[in-house]
Amino acid sequence: MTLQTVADRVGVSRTTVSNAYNRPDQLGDDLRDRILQAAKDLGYRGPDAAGRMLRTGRMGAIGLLFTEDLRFVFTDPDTTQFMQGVAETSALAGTGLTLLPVPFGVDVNNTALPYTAVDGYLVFSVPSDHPALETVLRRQKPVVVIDEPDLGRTTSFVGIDDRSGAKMAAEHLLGLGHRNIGVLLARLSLDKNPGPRNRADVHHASVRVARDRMQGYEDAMLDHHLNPDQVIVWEAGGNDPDSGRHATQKMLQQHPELTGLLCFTDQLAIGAAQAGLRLGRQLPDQLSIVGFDDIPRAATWDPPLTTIRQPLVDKGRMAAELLMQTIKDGGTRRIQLPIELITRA
Amino acid sequence: MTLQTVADRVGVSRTTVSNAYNRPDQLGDDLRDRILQAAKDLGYRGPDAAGRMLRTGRMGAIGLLFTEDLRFVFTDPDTTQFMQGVAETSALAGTGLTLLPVPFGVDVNNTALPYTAVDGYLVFSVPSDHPALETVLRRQKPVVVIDEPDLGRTTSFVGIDDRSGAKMAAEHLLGLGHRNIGVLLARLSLDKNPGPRNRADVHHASVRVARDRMQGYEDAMLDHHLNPDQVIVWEAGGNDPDSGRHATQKMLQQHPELTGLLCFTDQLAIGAAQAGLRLGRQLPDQLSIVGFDDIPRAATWDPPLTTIRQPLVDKGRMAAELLMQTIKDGGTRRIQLPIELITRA
DNA sequence: TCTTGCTACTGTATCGATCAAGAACTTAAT
DNA sequence: ATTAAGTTCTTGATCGATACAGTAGCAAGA
Repeated sequence: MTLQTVADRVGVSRTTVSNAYNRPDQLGDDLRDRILQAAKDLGYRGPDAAGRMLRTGRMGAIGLLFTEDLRFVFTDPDTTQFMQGVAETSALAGTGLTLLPVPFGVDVNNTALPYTAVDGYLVFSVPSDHPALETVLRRQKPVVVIDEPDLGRTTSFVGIDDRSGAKMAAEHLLGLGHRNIGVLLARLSLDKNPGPRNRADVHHASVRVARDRMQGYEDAMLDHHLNPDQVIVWEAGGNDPDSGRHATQKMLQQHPELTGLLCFTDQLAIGAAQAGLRLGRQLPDQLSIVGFDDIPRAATWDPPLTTIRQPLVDKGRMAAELLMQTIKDGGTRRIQLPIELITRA
Repeated sequence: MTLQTVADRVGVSRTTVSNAYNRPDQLGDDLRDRILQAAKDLGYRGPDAAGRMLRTGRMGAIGLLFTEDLRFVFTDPDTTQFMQGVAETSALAGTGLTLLPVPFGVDVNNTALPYTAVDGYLVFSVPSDHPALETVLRRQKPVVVIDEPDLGRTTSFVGIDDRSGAKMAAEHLLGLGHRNIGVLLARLSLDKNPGPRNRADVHHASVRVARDRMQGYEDAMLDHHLNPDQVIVWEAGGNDPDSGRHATQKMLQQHPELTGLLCFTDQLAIGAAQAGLRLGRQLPDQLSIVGFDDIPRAATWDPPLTTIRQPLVDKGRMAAELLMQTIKDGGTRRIQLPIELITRA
C-alpha cells in the first residue's frame, strides 16, 4: 500500500499522488479530491515518513539531549521551563521534538541517541567530558549548546553571563555586610558525591557554569578586599531542595559562623532555607540566602527568595529558534541572555 | 559518504560494513576494527537513520500525543510525573521519545504529528472529539490511550477506575457529615470557559474522566440518600491552582452554604484551599476539600490535602511498556491501575 | 574421498518516497 | 496562424540502508 497503489487506482502517476498531499497547487482541485478520496477508500495511511526522509534528507524533528537524572528532569523547574520554551517554539514551527535522555551509567550506544533521525541537536547542559557529546558531534548536524559545554565557535551557543550573575549575587550579600559566606553548588561531575570542596576543585571542574560562577563570587570578594580562600564551598550532589537541605545542614554544623549563603540554584536555596530554619536560624536575619534562576517558587517562598533571574523559558525558545535557523541557513551564533538581580527577602 | 564509501575503502561489501555496526558477531574482530577505523578516517557519520528506517520498517521511537496547553504540560505535576515514567521506560529500552503537542487552535496538519516517524503512539488524555485522534488512527500503528478517550477494544488502554475513585472521595466527605457539597472540575471541552455547570452538562461531556467521576460522586450521594441535583458543579477552565482559586471564589460567593468541595485534581484543590482561606474560612473546620491524584505537593500543603492517590509515574511506565510490547508482539490490553484514599487534613 | 557443519563474507533486490526534467495540453497574445 | 507562456501530469533516477539467499573456505568426522 504505497503512493503507487493509490496512483494505479486513480489512473495517475506516483508523483501526482505525492503532489496531492504535499503540493496542492501542482494539480487540479477535482483530481486532488479524487486522489484523496481513493486514498481514503483504500485505507492508505498517507506518505511514509521513512521514504520521505530518505529522499528529502529532512527529518522534520530536532533532538533534545540531556544527561541529568530522569527523576529530576521532569520535576526540576529549571529544566521544565526550558523544555516548555523549546516545545512551544518547535510546535509553532511544526517541527517534532525528540527527547534524548542519556541516563547516568547507561552506555550511549544503548540509548536512542545514535539511531534517532533528527535534523539537529539541542545539547542541554551536558558536562564537557560526557561521551554523548562525541556521538552527537559525529553526526555532523547543526548543534546548539545550552549553557554547557562551551565548544567555541564551532557550534551555536545559548547561555548567560554566569560570572557576572554570580558576582551580582555575591555583591548583594557583601553589601548587606556579610563576611562569612558559604557557597552551595549542585554537582561538579556526573557522580553524586556530596561534601565540602575547595576552590581548586571548582576551578578545575568539567562544568563551565560552576567555574564561571565561582569566579564571579570571587570577583566580588576581591572587590571587597576579602580573601576568596575564606569561602566555604559545599557540593550538594544534586539539584533539588532535599540535596540542598542535607548539604546545608552539614555545612552549617561544621561552620556555624556562616551568615550568608550563595546558592547555585533556587532549588538548592530553598533546601538551604529549610535547613537554616531547622537549625533554628531566623531568616533572613541570622542567615541570608541568595539563589539563582528565579523559578516561580522563589517568589512565593517564605521568606521570598532573593535571586538572580535568568529567562528560562526564553532560553528554550531562543535555543530552538536558533537551531531551526541553523538547520535552514547554516552558520553559528552565540546568544547571551540578560540576567537580573531580583531583591526579595 | 555511505556504507559503500567505507566498503570500497576497506575492500569489502556494503553488507559487511553494515554488519560491523549492527551485528558484530557476523564478522571477524580484526576486520571489524579495520572497518570502524576506516569509517573514522573517512569521517563517516555512521549508518543513516532514514535509510535504515525505510529498509527495516522500524523507527526506533514512540510518539507522545497531547493536546493540553504547552504552558501547563511542563508545569503540571500530573503530566510531568507521567512523562517521567514514560521517559524512564523508553530510555531504558533504548527507544526514542518524540513529543507531539497539538496546541489548541493549531491545525493538526501544521504540527509534526502527521509527518513524524514513530512505531506507535501514546495518546495522553485527549478529548474524544479531538481531530488529532483521526490523524493518529489513520497511521494504523499501535496505540495506547491513557485515560482518554476510551476507544474500546481496538486500542490498548491504561487508566484507573475513575468512578470508584470519585466515589471514595465523596464517601469521605459525606462520612464527615458534609451535606452541602460542591464539585470543581478542570475542563469539559477544549475551550476555556469557566463557570457553573449542571449535572447534564457533565454527563454529556466529551471527556470520559469527567463523566465517570461525576457518576462516582453521585453514586456516593445516592448511597447516602441524597439528591445529586443538590450538588453545585463548577468548571475552572484549566487545571492549575489559579483557575481553581478563581472558580472557587465565585462558587463560594454564590453558594456560601457549601462546606465540602470535591476537586477533580489536587491542583484545583490547592487553588480551592487558597480561595477558602481568602474568604476567611478555616480549613478544614469550615471548609473540607478532597483532591485527586496525590501530587507531591498534596502532602506538604498546609493543611495536608486528603486525596485519591493514583500512581502517575507508574502510569507512564505501564503505558510505555505496554506500547513497546504491542509494537513487538501485537495485541491490545487494558490496564487499570490501583487507586487509594489518602486521608490527611 | 566425501559429507557435514560452521564461519565469514558477498550480491541482488527492495523498502517508499521526492526530485528534475520534460511532455502534453490549454490559453493568451500577437 | 503562430508563438509564447502557463498548467497539469509523467518518467526515470535516486536517496542509503538491510534482508535474504547464497558462496567460498576450512575443519572434523565417516
